[in-house]
Amino acid sequence: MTSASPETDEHRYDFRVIEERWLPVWQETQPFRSGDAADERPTKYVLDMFPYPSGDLHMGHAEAYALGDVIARYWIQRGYNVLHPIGWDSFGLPAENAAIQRGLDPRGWTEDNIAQQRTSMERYACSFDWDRVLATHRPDYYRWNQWIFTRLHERGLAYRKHSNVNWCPKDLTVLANEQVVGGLCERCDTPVTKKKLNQWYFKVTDYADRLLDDLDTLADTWPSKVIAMQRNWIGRSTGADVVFAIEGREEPVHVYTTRPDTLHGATFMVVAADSDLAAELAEGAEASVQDEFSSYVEQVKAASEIDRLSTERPKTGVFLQRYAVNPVNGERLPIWASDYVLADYGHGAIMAVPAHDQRDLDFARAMSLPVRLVLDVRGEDGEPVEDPATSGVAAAGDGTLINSGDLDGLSKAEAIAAVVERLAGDGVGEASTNYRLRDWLISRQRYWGTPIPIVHCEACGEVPVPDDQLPVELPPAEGLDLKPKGTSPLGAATEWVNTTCPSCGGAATRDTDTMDTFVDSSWYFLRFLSPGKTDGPFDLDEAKRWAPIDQYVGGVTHAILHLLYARFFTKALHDMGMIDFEEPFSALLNQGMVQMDGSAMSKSRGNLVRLSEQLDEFGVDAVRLTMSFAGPPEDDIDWADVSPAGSAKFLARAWRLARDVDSSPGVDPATGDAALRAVTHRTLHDCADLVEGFRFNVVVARTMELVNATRKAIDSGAGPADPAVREAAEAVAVLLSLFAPYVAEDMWSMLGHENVARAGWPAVDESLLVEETVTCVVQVKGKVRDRLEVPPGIGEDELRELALAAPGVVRAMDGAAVRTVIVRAPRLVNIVTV
RNA sequence: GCCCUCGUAGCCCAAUUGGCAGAGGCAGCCGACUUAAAAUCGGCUCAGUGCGGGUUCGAGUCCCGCCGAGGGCACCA
Repeated sequence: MTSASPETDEHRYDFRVIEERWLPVWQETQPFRSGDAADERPTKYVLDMFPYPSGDLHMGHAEAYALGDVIARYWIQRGYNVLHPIGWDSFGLPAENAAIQRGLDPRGWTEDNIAQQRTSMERYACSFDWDRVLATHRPDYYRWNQWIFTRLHERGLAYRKHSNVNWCPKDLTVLANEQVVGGLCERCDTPVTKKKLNQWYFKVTDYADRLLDDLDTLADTWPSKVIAMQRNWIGRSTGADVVFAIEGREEPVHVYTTRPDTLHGATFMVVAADSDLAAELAEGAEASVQDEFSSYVEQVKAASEIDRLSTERPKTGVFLQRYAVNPVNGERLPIWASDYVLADYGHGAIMAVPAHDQRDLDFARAMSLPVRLVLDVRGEDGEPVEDPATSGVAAAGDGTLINSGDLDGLSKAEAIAAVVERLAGDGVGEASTNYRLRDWLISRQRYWGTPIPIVHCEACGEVPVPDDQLPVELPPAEGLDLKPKGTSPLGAATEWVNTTCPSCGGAATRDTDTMDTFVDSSWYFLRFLSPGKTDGPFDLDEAKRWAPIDQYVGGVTHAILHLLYARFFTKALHDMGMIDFEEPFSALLNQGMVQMDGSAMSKSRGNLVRLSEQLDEFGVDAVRLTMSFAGPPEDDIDWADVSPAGSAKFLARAWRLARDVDSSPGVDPATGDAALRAVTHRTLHDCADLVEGFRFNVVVARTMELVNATRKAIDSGAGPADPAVREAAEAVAVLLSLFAPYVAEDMWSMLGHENVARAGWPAVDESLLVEETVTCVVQVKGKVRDRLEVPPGIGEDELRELALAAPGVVRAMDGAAVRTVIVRAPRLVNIVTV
């Protein structure tokens, strides 16, 4: 049946009209300012990961911000004082590349993009507090990067060292370990090589234990996947340091092993080919060996990271004609150099136990070195495993010690404890912990980043720029050649580079590297608390009031890099006494990605969906609703599988409810249609829990049900003047305010109110949630044979009697004897017959 | 190779966490309204939960083994 209202232009849903009606109002009233210090409502800090200002928004932004906004708007409706800021992560390579390729000024290019993106964001109508906008490329922001760098430097947490670093031969800049993905540059997919350079690091490894252990406190509120990835990345292992004397060398060599129980099975030692230790040991060898060694090292350095990572790769190495002495049995172990040992893990040297380690076994077999079993390892059949020397498979499992002197017969665990104790007693070893995590390499040889606030002085060395001389501003790009050439473009800014030493006043030069942009994003969430502050990075009282972040929303692509660094900064700032918490993000939601036809969208694939076109065709609300309705937020959305047109249709349907309501605001719904009221209140009640559990797709589905029920009441039930209909329509408007702000506002306005975003979550009347009767399913041997309408409070005994007497049951039992009756009042009875 | 997650109608997804397999949507079909179409409204069809075992009165849900998809890690001693 059709509604009686006329479908004139003014009475038809048109998203363009509605967007034009409300966007200017919101731009004028700025309804999401959150700075009022007198506001006594409880606080919630909801944060979306801030974007790189790419100019326009794309589908990925649209999903992330739609989902984050559901959470922010929900807490506003629940009566919280919600902080929901946005800004720009605006340093980085795209601006620099635009400058190089198109001769544009990175600063102007970036600011233009920000202006354009802001316009798109305002139309997208997220509940952002536009008074708190920040952009990391502006001196009033990066000044505090420099300030924090200086604090870290004072504490020894920022330092410079000469070492082999990951080098991208295309971008001609260094990369952090985290920016090397599968041996390729994360940014341009070029195979990464190594280069020896003097670079700045943050000492993340000092915090390795805390970064690992504190993950436990996030177990309930972070995706377990992210926690697993962080654990894995930190990679803590426990074992022992063992001291090996070296023949002809004063200093012994330490090795780290997780298997001290196999110490008697060590048959050689391997040092990392690219380590200083290898070079020094080689010096003592014959000339021919020295030649062989140096050409080997050349070869290793030339190999790309991707080659090195291949596990198929045969083991290579050079015998250095030197010997180590096994501290437990005095055996002479030949020392080899190889690239399968990493210079920067443990001590850059290992004891090789080929019988029980696959890598060592591969090497031993390649070099014809002895293999000695020291653990009796059994296979699944209970028989000893085949000799690794012939099978080529190391006996990696558990077992009982053999060939190990008086340790024979001990279990692996017992032997580990015994060996560690013995080594410690003899002063030749101790228990030890190691980490996969390395210090964070933060210096970059690029222009568009935060200058490192250090002055190099011949007399005084590295001198931090004093706080009162910060920021060290980037010199103008004009006149500088920004093309990557392996050293920072800032080096060419002669006037900028040449300065005076803050310490002695003599001639000195500025550090010309800039900081990794992950520095910028490691603390921006604190800057949002007081973005205009000029005498510190953030206001300590505001931090007490708002932080840590109650809900962080962003892509799983940042599961390791950004989150780990932000956690490190938070702990460091905590230790400086600036904040009283140690984890920045109390809860984390990772949204999935938006794909098209089964794969990630890209121009080259030709499957790019333009957000602007979707918005023009279906409207902001329909696109946002589609993002929420498509499925669980953490799942990827395939745009080919969803229907923004369907969303638009639903929104029109919801909108017409408000249009058709024919009663005045403020009427008491108590006299209205009871059945509809029950649906309304049940929906509101359930949706609160559903939103808090991030079940947005279900919330939308439940809202659709409420709309359907309300439509039915209007057309063929209580009628448009029934107060329960008004109540239901108002509930729909509030529910939709989380997903579709324009439609919600327009409905709210038609219903005679203002500002739906702050309408408040309607009070749920608990008495309406109680069902008068429930359907009880009666099963016989697990199969449904009858249904009973019973009061919800029915007793077990009564229900059992009713069930046994039900006609369908009697028929199904056919006179069989009852063995057991399972009663789960009031919903189910299961009768088990003999 | 190791670790994690996920397999429910043609499609996207629900299922009170061990209790009627279907809430919502897309697509499809039928009908009402219309001169007709669009829009709107009403209705309908469609799976026994990837496969095989097990536990249980009862399994989409728990356990074991396969198959398939996705993700993470991968010489870290």
